[in-house]
Amino acid sequence: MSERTPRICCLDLDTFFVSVERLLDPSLVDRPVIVGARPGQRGVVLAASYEVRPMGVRSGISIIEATRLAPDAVFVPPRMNTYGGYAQRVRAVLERYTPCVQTASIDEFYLDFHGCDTMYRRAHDPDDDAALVRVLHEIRAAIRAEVGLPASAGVGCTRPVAKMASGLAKPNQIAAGDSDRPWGSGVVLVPAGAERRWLGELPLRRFPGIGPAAEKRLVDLGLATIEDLLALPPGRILNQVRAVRGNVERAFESETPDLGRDRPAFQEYDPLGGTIGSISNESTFSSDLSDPRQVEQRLLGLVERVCWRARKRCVFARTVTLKLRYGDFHTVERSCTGAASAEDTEVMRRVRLLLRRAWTRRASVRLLGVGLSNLVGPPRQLELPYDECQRSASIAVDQVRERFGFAAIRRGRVEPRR
DNA sequence: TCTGGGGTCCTAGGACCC
DNA sequence: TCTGGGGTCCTAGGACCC
Repeated sequence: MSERTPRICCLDLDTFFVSVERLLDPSLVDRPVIVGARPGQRGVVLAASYEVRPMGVRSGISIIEATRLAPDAVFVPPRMNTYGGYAQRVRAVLERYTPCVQTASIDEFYLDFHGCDTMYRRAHDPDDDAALVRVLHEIRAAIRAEVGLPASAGVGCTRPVAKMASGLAKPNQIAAGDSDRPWGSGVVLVPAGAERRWLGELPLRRFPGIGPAAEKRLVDLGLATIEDLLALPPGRILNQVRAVRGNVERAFESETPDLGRDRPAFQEYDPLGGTIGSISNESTFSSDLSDPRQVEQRLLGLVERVCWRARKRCVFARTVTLKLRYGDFHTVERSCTGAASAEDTEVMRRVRLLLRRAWTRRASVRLLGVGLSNLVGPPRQLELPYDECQRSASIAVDQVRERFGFAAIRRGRVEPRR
């Protein structure tokens, strides 16, 4: 008998940025709210309240489009430095219910309830699945009461199923399938073995990992739903769909969820904040740049920022990447690998070399980005690739920023043109 | 005035070594 | 001189996620 039991939970916060803005400014409650760039600026919608969704406003569309679709909405600029604190408070609530909590993004957490059945079982619960659903409603209520935020939860045997279920648990779900399914109720648990029946009718795009490109390939083959993909006769399974079909099969039918793709992430989770793979900053300009001195100046600002972030986390980058997007959206990246560094002058030196390889077209620049990857711990004293003067200067700068913030002290700029 | 910013993961090809 | 294969590292680009 297999141990296939729905005990993986995906909990996410409903319209997270909008909900936090409403906590900070209660006059926004019940009004149509769009968090993102200001109208007229270059930028996109980061979060849209349920009031504007029926008008076609979704995260990702341009602000220009959003203003056209919902001219009466309140446009709120994002406060990115504020949201993280709320997510941490939510996490603290979750950790009271299971030690196995993974932060997947700023508004999304995975919880593992394997082994918790006896703890949560109550006399009046019909079965252990029902007990878990009850506990998740308690968790939502606790988050609402203590942090002030609405949340939804999905449960399944695997992470992709849990994620799809949490989407179906959200408010305003269009009723689909049997009426006895708990769509929109705040918590959806997909029973073991019911995956295909409950989720098969969903459009392909709802499966995590199927994005615009994969969707197009599948639609071109005449497929529309997840069931269509699973029902493909063996002879029709082409190479281009084999991988994604395998992902769906594993998510729906995996007999060994404990050894599946979803488990290692929990085990690897580091309570001290996890490992970081890369640090990057990029910026789209209000108008495209063509003056090389301006480009250099912007790059210096980005280098300062990423290096500061790296030093704060005590990591040093072996690989530096420059990203450049032209006005026509053509984008190139150039990278180089060498001795580990997080020193502004050294990283900027490499970025200048990369710029020569990247900026080859005689065209203006829409976006610049600087990334650090291949991160390692502090270099040994003998291996220091930069001179002591630069290093002590950085330490002094970082101390000032520790007290007064990043913008309190900046590097001298390329002399502005008269 | 269509198309942000922060990430992760995968692939494919070339260099280089054994 | 030719023929291989495996492994690792690096680079560039693409897909995807929120």
